[in-house]
Amino acid sequence: MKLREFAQQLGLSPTTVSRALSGYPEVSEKTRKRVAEEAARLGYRPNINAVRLVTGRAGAIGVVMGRSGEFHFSEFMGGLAERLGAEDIDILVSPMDDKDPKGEIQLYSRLAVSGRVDAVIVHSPEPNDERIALLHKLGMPFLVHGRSDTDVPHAWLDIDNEGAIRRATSHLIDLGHRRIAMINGRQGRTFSLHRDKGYRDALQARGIPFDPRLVAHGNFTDELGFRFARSFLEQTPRPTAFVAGSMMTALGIYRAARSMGLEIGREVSVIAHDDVFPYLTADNMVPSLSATRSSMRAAGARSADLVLQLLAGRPTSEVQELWPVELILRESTAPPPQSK
Amino acid sequence: MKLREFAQQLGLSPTTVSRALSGYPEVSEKTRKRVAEEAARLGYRPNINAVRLVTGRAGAIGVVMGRSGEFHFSEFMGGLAERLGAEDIDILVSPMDDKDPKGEIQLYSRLAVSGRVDAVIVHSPEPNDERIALLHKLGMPFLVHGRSDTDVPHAWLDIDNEGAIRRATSHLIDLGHRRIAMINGRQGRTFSLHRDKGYRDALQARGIPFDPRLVAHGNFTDELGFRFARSFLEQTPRPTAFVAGSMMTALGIYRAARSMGLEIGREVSVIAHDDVFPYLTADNMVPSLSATRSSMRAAGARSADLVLQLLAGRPTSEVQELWPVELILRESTAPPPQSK
DNA sequence: GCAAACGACCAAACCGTTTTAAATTTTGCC
DNA sequence: GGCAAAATTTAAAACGGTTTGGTCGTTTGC
Repeated sequence: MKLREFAQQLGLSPTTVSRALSGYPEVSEKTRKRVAEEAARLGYRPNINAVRLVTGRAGAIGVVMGRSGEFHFSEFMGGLAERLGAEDIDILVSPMDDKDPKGEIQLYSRLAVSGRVDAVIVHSPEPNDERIALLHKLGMPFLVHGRSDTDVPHAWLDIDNEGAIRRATSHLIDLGHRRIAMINGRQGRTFSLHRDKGYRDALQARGIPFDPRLVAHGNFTDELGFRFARSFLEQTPRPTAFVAGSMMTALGIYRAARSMGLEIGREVSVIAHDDVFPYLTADNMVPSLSATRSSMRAAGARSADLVLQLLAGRPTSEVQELWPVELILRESTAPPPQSK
Repeated sequence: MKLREFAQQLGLSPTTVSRALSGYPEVSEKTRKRVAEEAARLGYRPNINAVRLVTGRAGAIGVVMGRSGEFHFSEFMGGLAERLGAEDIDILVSPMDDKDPKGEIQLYSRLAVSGRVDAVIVHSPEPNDERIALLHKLGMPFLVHGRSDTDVPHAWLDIDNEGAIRRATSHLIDLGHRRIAMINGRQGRTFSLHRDKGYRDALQARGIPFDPRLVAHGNFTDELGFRFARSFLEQTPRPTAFVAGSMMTALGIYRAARSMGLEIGREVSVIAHDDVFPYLTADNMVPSLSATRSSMRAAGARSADLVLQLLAGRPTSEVQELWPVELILRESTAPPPQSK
């Protein structure tokens, strides 16, 4: 049913009906109520594409999905969707070819120009991120999940990676560990740099020299966790503790330790960062995994809020949120063997 | 830039330009080329919302995302996006509240009526699925990822769950196992039923009685894998082998066995279904995990193809694809201890 | 040599809303 | 009761494309 027919049935003009439904003030309360009731009864809904054309709003926000193993992606999306569903705003997912860095910029560019979305969410930024510069230049509203060091102003939501890893590392030091290995995320990403800094600062604060041979970077996969942990554990003296970037990495470390006959929580301590997944929980691992924890789903939901605020006109400089991270100690951390 | 201005600059009518860009035949090859070149040079792109309004096509397909731990979701989406990105078709994600079954139908209904999408993908159907009936009734094109037993005609892409589990179970029987436990997916889903059937048929074919105490259903989480495996292993006589529905379930089973001092691949055999994730690979588990394997990402990509075919007018009854499943034997399966 | 068919292009109608500007009705006040 | 101001309602103009139904030469068929 079109607006025209619907209005005719009500004996009103399309204008009034449109206004009544959109909540404009210049329509009497009585008519508004009647219009709303009849709309529900007759099932009238404005054609979304006509609305989009005339208002210039897309009613959607864009998310770019990387190709390589993004298991936290669906949690973030879940949170986003949860909050956005109530607002009648769509989520539009675009794929990104990780292999072609040029393609990424083009993709964002297309997304911004095409008018399909009102705003974009940028993930895993780098300190000087090209995407951020581009979106700013194009005037497309965007929220960064993470942060960037660039001069370009940007709204962001990030967790305190530096503080989380500093505390995790400090805790291991407190327990008596001196050789602490770190398996971090992809090199170059801001969050990896922040974690590196937290790690180094914790060491430095206690006068423990930084050993580059104990640090590795890469995607969050069980395989890399295993390989890196394995190669670290083959060093002499071997590390007595690990700080790991993700749950998958932790799985790999557990395997590596086990494969070398080392008992986690006694001969090797592990702390990982847990984004909180319904399907893989730190508490259930054996031994249960000490972790810095921050819900990816909650971040997604909050990101939706922030994007909405951005679109409502709140200035970019005000939309910046840093979340503290919990440190939850479980069985995988203990004093190193020699100091027991 | 609008079509009008752009056409004027070229000295052509909007009609001709529109046709040239859309590839209609009634425009000379020479002009078409000129139009294409100038469009690229001047950066003209038709306003997508105007196109949507006038054509009535949304240029998007919808995917409904469940709330509970869908770690395969992002892989499927990745495949989908990969293929759809080239077609300039958007993917629209809607959240679903798992707790409210009524809400789900409403959601699909809204999606279909709202005109935001040209087609929908339905996941994890049930034998008599309400969503399928609804979409059929509303005349909204849709593809089911999985299958349904309903009379309602529907296009689908599914993997041969029954065959996969039959072969997995048969293989365990061949190795000498007699008490084989099965940790399946959520009760009521078609794929769970198919897997149950494969399991039972394999047992029956070899005259092994079916024992309901060896079968469990639930979400694919490590926690349920652990709990079920644990309770099965506490039975006497205990099962000597497991068939598991997912990688996460397998992780739980590994943990359970280990926690009881049982060695996987010697005292307990395990075969799981692997949807192929970049971040967690069966080959890298210790011991490496025997698995029935089928790529979720490939299924996503193919689903995109099929939806496109559906939209191009290919009849529903022709769009039905059943994929065979590989069985890959690794270290986690071996003859049971007593028969060694 | 002439009508019919064809190729290349165009003017105008239309898609279904929102919004501007103007018209109409109500209300408030003396 | 009359008049200006306020409160409602409306007609018509966008929004930016696609598509229908021509027009105007040029070929083609016989």
